[in-house]
Amino acid sequence: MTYAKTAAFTAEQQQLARLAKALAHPARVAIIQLLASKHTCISGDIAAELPLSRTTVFQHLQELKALDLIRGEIDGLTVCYCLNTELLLQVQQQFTVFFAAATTGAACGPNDGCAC
Amino acid sequence: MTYAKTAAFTAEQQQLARLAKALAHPARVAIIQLLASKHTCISGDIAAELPLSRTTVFQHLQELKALDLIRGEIDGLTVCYCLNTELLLQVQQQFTVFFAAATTGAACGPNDGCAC
DNA sequence: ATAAAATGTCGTATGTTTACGACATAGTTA
DNA sequence: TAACTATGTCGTAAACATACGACATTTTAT
Repeated sequence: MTYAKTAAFTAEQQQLARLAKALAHPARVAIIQLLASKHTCISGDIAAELPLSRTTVFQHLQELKALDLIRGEIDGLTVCYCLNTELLLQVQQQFTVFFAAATTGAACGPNDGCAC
Repeated sequence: MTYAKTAAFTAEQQQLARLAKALAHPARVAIIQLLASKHTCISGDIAAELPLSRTTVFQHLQELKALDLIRGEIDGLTVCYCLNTELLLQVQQQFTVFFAAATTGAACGPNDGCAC
């Protein structure tokens, strides 16, 4: 029982953490950028453009896929991985809301009896 | 050598991943929200409001502090943890840029020879 | 049918994160 | 000074993430 006491946090906190985790590795950031830069993508090509083995890239792709951030449609012998743009917009919205709340109202000043 | 082949990615990808990682645990999201909701905060109080031990909360605080997202000023016997609002605004900006790039230009259509 | 190519799965080694109790340190007050 | 309180540090166990080679599967072409 020494891990993931996530149950005690709010659903929003858990979801934001989950989404942030998806972006918490440079390879996954790179994959999303790569998919955004092209209109169509193949798994093999992705591995070719990253400094990682095909297996590892596949693993990262699966993680993004598990959150539905990307989708892979089988097209004969190859697979077309695409961004889920609608979901990405929703995720962007969630981050926006979080940062908006985090950056307003904070700034503890000298009249708070606080040193910073 | 079986970890963190980060060196091969761009500085932007690495930094975004690093920042995303900071938000990749509900406890850290909760800490930031808590600090934003109050104007002044004490480490002990934070642990009291989270379903985690004081040690574990302290560990999460250290992680946020390592990225300078929060700051802790010693004030006598207690410590005042505060958000680094300026940095948070910069981080927000980085996420905004990333999502803007990710959500535009993608959407591989039927004329791309792609099934999705 | 068979070979080649593309993608997916498994096993596994190693590094990292999370969580917490126990102890150490420092500042406050009686 | 001595007890008390608030933080910080250490060690450690267990879960999770990362990376990759080797093998399996599936699809296309010959």
